[in-house]
Amino acid sequence: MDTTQSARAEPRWERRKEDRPGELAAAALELFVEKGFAATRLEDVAARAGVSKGTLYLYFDSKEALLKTVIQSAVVPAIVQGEELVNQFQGTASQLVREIVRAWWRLFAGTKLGGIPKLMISEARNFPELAQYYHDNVIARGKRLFARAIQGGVESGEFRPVEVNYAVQVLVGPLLMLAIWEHSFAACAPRDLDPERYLDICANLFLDGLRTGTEPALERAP
Amino acid sequence: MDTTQSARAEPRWERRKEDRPGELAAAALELFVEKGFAATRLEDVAARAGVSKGTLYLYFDSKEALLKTVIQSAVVPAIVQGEELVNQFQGTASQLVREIVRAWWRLFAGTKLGGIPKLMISEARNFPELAQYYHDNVIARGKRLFARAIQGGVESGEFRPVEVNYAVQVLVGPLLMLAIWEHSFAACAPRDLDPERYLDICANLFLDGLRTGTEPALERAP
Amino acid sequence: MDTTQSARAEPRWERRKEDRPGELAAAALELFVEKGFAATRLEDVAARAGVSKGTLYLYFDSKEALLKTVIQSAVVPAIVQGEELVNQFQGTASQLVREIVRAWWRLFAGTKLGGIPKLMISEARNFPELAQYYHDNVIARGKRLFARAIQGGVESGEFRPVEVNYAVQVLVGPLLMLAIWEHSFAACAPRDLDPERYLDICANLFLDGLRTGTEPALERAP
Amino acid sequence: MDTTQSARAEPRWERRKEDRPGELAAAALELFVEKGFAATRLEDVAARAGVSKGTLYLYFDSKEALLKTVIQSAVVPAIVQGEELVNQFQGTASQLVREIVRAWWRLFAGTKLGGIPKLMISEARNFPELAQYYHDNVIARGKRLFARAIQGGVESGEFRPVEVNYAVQVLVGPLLMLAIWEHSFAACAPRDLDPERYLDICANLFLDGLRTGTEPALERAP
DNA sequence: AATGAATGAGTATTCATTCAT
DNA sequence: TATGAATGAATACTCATTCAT
Repeated sequence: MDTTQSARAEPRWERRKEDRPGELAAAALELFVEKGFAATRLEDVAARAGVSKGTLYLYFDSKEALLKTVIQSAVVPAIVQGEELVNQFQGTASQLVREIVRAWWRLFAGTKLGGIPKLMISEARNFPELAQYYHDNVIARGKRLFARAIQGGVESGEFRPVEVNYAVQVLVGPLLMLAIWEHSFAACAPRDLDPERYLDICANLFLDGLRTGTEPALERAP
Repeated sequence: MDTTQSARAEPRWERRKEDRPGELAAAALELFVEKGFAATRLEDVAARAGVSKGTLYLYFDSKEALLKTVIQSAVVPAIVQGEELVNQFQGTASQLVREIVRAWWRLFAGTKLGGIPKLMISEARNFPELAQYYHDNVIARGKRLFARAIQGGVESGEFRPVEVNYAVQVLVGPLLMLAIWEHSFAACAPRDLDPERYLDICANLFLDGLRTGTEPALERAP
Repeated sequence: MDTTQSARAEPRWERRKEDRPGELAAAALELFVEKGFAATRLEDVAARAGVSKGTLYLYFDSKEALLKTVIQSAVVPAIVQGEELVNQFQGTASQLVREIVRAWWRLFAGTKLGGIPKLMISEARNFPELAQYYHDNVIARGKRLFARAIQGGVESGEFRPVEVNYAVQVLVGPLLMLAIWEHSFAACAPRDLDPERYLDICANLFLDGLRTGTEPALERAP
Repeated sequence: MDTTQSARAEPRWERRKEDRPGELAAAALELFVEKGFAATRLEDVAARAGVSKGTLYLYFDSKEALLKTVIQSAVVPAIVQGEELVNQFQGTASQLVREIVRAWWRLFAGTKLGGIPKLMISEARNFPELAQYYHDNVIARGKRLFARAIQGGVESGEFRPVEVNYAVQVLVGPLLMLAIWEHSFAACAPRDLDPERYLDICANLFLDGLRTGTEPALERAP
């Protein structure tokens, strides 16, 4: 009988309702990154997720709650993966630094989460609580990964002694700027750098600067 | 006699045709940096400049025009100063790199213009024309300054051969992140770095990485 | 019991997707006619239609779009009816002229559309496109109806030869002034004319002036 | 000495300051007619009169006072002239009717006052007091002129008996519509009538309809 | 659960009016 | 007198949020 058939007209692999919150969060992230929080209309978020405006409110209490959820749920799994990777790593400090850089791209900046740094930078002062959360759970933990690697290298004699906090920042800056660029000026300026190559060069130059057997450049002349 | 004084009770307003635009632009810049363009209320801009809402429209056609003016008028003078400094510089490539880094802070990032990178990053995709302008007149020109210094060092044998575009980016990334940080997370995270010291370290590590007489680190092992 | 009643306290609003546009357009027409376009507040339009300000924007893009819709949707049906009436008419030219005059009142000027001439006259120069539309689709077509009737009378010998364009204008002028008066000075001046009677007299005097068997009055004496 | 000359550099026929109110009123009239009261900006009025915004307030208390002055000062002189003309007239009733029609054009509708009917129609309901004034001092008096002429013709046997109030309206309607048209649709529709010729035809058709020796057309057939 | 019509507080913008110069 | 900078109330329009369906 075709009764059956018409009842089953919809394909088996239809979007499951359980994914709604995830789909909404994904749409919201995209738009928040692109336009910023204030300039994003919830109607557009809903439309991009293929639902109606009201449906958003079945899953999120408010626009601000949506932002918080988007950030909090997206970001911790990535950092956890990074931490596991470092914990399990066997190898030299240089290798570890390279590994973290690559993982940062593979697991975070090169994925759909890549816009989060731009988003958080833009909105940090408007949502101090969220900024605090992000700082404590992402930034601080992320820096700690790099710091451990560098510290290890210094202790093993692979790197010359450096102030680790500063060094981390010097390494992380170019990485973050890559992620930020992709979600800001990339649209209007033809990219002249290849990301993977750029990441290698970041790591190389940085490691060259740290290598033992070289004397540090003379600091500021009087 | 205070008759005179009370007769001269302070006027309801003053005519300040000359100063108003600058005051308004300064107030707007602060708030745009702090809250972002969309989340900034013109009424707040006016209030911070000590005038009424309507006064804004005597000097700027619209909120968007205000943004454009703020960016365009603030930023070119700084870059021009930077270019002059480089043109007149006498010294080694390393010294020049250090000089540009310091000037970047002194003339730009360390002043009230320091929030502009954050602002432009946040709004680039919402105002592509302005982003293009900023890219062509600030970013590209700024990078060119660094590129000339590095290229000079390579040619004189002071630095080992590098891909200049990439190297510039590696140097500039940590600088920009400093400026961005000041206007985003600095409020919620106790700063653990001293800017001047940080800038020196950036330059040093970078220059150490470029020095001749060292072999570059092995690129990614298989 | 009133439990039921209080449980069913009237809802904060009703969904009336079908009817809203018409109700809003009707309210807008009334107010545009009464106060003119610029002096009409959309909030008042909404209030008169019993909805909130925002609801207007669910159905109309802007105040100007509302005006256009109001005019365009109201006016063409009326003119079409008039055209059908003329096409189907059987009788003398005089009878047809009388019939058109009466229909003009019955279908247009005597209804809620009666304020449109005043409104269009007031706003024609502010909305040239709309004025063009109105001219082409209402004024020109309306005049053509009268022109055909008069031309027919001339050709059949019922009327003496006249310049039809001028004659139409002479007939139409007093009619329009009636409609305009009702929506301008009527409020402040006690009406001393009965509309139906006035229309008859318009037609009679006009037809008397056109009758054959009389010589035209001498044109301007030197 | 050329001191004298340069002191007297300005031409003798320079605009006299005593005319300021008149110049402002003239500019206001033009703009009120063109755009309507609400849509006219006082800044534009001032600009058209060649003065600054503030100067307006030296001569008029408010925008509304400007409107009142414009109407009241412009219109009474014209009607007075019309009344004198009628009082002094020697001739037949038909001649008088023609004379009034021509005078109406010459002294009023064909001058810069020609836009006043449109303006008053548009604003009558927004300014009931002014409308009352206009009605009593212009409309009523103007109609009385025509009424006296027609009444005279009836009494002398030159016209057949008619209801004078209605007849006046029938004559005046086409005239007013001419004036109104010039300030509304004329811009968007190529004029197909010559004003002077049109006025003659108005008078002729009207007088033909009133002539004695003809029987009135049968009123509405059953 | 889902929808989208309806709401109303909020914001950019305009402009009549005031007043320091 | 004359100016035009400054004001602030008014209004078109937007959009997060609610709720009848």
